[in-house]
Parts: sequence; structure tokens; C-alpha cells
Amino acid sequence: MSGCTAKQSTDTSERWVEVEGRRLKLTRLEKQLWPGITKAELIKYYAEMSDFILPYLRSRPMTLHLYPDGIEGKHFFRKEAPEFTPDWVRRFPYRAEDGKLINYILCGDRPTLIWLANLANIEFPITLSRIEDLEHPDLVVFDLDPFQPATFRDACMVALVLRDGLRQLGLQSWVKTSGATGLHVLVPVAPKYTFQQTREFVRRLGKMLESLMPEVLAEFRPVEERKGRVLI
DNA sequence: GCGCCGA
DNA sequence: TCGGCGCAACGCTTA
DNA sequence: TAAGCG
Ligand SMILES: [Mn+2]
Repeated sequence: MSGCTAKQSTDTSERWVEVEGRRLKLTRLEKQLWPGITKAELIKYYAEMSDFILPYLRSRPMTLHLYPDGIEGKHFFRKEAPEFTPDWVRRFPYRAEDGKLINYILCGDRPTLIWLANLANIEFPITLSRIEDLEHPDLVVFDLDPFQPATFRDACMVALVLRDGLRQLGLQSWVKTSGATGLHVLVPVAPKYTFQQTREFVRRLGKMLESLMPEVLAEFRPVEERKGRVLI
């Protein structure tokens, strides 16, 4: 007998840690965020990966994606830095066009990353521009989504062709998975183009590839014609 | 996850 | 002391 | 024009 039927509700496991001189309390470390994966393990993962992750997050206003009840539970977003945010967490006040002021969290250091992991922030999506120049993205993203019966493999083929096209334009690109079956192809750019310009660039290149491989790509097609194709 | 608010 | 609640917002698609 | 989806 295991005798170990510890319930979630009885998980009072806590630990104070010091990260680069910042004291923070980790809570409910035994909470299962995925089947078989605890919050402690999520925090450990982000601690170990922090050197690789932080350069991408730095200077980008955060939208938190919080999953306090685990990946299958209710989740919610948060932009405004909560009242209980530690004072050493950097904030970025920004007034949107509608006049609403939001104090965004900036995650540029390890203590902030660990603090967010403890809040059960599972995902860290990034904005495409940085606060030094919000109007001009430093990343351009091609979003590749295969529509059934097209597969992840089809998306990969398209990504390779796209990479070659970008290379011919003198642009380096990097690929990452996105969601269950999609890909993102990222192109770092000097922050001197507007979002309108980069959006137009992506659409034009999509159109160009579409004319090159019309059987594979779904650009500018009605929804029902997208089946079996990849949409950029 | 956490603080707030009303019961 | 406890349970409920709020915590973002945008383009595309369809009705 | 609005509601629903991702
Ligand atoms: Mn996608």
C-alpha cells in the first residue's frame, strides 16, 4: 500500500528560495499541473532554461498565461501587474490608443521568471517588438498551419522552401514548433519597419510561395479549399 | 494563484 | 473563516 | 452588425 493519497487541497508545500538576491516564496509545489508533472518541476524547468529563455523575453511587455488548476483546468490571461507583484519586478506603463493605462510586467531576469513560474504561468508568448521601440518589430513571424489531411510534415516542407526564399533575400530565419502541429518561422529584423510593413511583407511572400506551389499552400483560399493545404 | 469582498 | 470572483482583447468566420 | 472561435 502506498498510503500516499495526498490530496491537492492538502498540498501546503512551500519553500522560500533566494534567486539572485531576491527572496521569494514558492507555493503548492506538489500541485499537479500535468498528469505526473508538479509545479515544482515546472519551476525547475524554467530555472534550468532561464539563460536561453530570458533573452527572448527581455524588454517585451508580458501577457501572463496562468494555469493555477493545471493545463486541463480553467486558465486566464493577465496584463496588468497584480497588486501583490514584488517591488523589484520591472513594470512598463503603457497607455493604449483607447486611453487605458496598463502596467505591464517585464521579465528580464531570473527572479521574475521564477516568480511567474510559481504563479503557474505555463506559457511565455512574446510580443514582436520591444519597449525601446514598440512601433517597430524586431521579429517577423511566419505562422504555418497545416489543415487536415495536411500534416506537420507538410508544414515542415513549406518551412524549408520558405527558409530558402528568405535566404535568397539575404534574411536568416529560425524555426520553432507552435501548438500541436504548426510551425513558426522567425526572422530577426532591425526595428525600422512598421507592423503594417512587416505584415505586408509576410503576406507578399506567402502569395509568392502560393503561386510557386499552389497544391500545397492555402493562401487566399476560402476555408473549405484549405483542406489538405498549409496556411501561412 | 492570489487578494478582495460579502456572507 | 469561507466561497465566489476577476484577472485580455484581436482578426477571422459565420449567422 | 454581432456573436463565437482560437
Ligand atoms: Mn499557428
